[in-house]
Amino acid sequence: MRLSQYFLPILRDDPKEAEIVSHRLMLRAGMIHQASAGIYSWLPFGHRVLRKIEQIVREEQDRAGAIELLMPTIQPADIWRESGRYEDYGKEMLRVTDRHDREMLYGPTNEELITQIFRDSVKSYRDLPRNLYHIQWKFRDEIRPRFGVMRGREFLMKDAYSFDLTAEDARKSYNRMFVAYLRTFERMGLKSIPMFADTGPIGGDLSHEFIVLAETGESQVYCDRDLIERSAPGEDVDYALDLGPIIDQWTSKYAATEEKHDPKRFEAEVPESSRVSARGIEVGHIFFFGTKYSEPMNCRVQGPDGSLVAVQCGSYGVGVSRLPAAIIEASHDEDGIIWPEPVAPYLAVIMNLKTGDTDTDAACESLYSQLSNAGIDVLYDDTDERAGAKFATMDLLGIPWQIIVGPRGVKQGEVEVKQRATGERQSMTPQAALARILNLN
RNA sequence: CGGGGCAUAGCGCAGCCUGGUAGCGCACCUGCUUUGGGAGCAGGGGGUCGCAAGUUCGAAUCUUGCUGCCCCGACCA
Repeated sequence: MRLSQYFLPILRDDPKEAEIVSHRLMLRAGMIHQASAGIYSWLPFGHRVLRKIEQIVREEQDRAGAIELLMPTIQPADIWRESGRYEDYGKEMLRVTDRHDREMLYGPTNEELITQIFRDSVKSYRDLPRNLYHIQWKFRDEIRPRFGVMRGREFLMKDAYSFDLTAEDARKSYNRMFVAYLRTFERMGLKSIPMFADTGPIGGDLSHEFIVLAETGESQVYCDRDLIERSAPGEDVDYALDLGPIIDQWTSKYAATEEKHDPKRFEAEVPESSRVSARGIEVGHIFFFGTKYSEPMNCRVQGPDGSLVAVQCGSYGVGVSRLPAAIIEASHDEDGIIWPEPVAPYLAVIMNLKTGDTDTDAACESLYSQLSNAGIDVLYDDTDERAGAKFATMDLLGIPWQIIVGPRGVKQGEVEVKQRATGERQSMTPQAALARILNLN
């Protein structure tokens, strides 16, 4: 993409409404635009990040055996009456009526809808287990939306729903999502820690929140330092095997959010030097809730013995539209964003320090076409801004690799490659710069 | 929903107290000079002063009502 043809409304000053760093940087970098309180448009630069995150989530869900579908944003009220949640959900649920005065709602979550789909389609235990997920916009009319996309009213969420014959099997489904989440967040360059969590209004008796530590996090969390150093299971993890031992590794050490925190246990189980008390951002939440919806909604299958049994269910959420903000909170400096490569909107940017200079233009064009042809997401800053302004802008945008091309270097057959994260710069030939970027993958 | 605050050009703000028909910086457009860490000079475009009613010869400014947004709290991916 040529910057001169792109749509990237950068703000030089901090908008006054943005309190936390991710919100500020997302607005300044032209990633989002507010439509209303807690409701945002995703501008091209932000949209690319959202798509990359979505894709990582999708790949890891698929790897863990979940199957993608897509449910609507607008749901009929009657299935929520079946589950008993229509009244329970309160004002957080956005209720609407259609032209025939039928009661509808903008879905805050999809347990009812997926349960309806499942019960209408599956009658035999032989079709279990299944895990169905979608990535869809949700709406919760939060009392107070804040922090930009971190606590929006409309938000993009991946939610998966597992269906099993028995609670023991459901535990296995739960474990698969547990491992998938560890991998998902690690792939985005985040350190996430599963914490024993409150099940909240969704209910159930087994639940973990996946927390990313960040100073501006909304939750107070407590954990053993050991957990922070851990890395997720590799790509070769076999979801067909018993994942119990992996789960045990992660759950044997103390980790709890404020609601579930037990100071006495914390002090008893964790040596003082390993006690971490910090702020965290909830990026994922997994639940097992058994027959909470299958029972009232009559979602039953025939078991091997011919009897009808309510299916055992769990649900598994990832806050997709919150993740760009969480990543920025965890990865930025005073100059701007520092994107981890896997989620970066562009892997590299070519900075033409003197457009109009024949040799510089030619060097840039050559690099640009070679990188583009190689399938690299590359931005070409071909604007006629001054060098200083370009440096500041690119540091703000946080693209991992900057290829700096100026007339002085070009005369000596050199360009400069700067890594945004470290600030390290190296002069090299354009061919070497090209190789450097191509060899990243 | 309780408490606090804000609303004037794309962004950040002044003007309001003491009413006289709107201004600054950045951004944007034109020209010249500049050109490796947010350039300089000159010229220029852009605003129903959130909305509505009221007071007044006259309202961004005073009064009342409404709306939107932000911050603190309870709620949440």
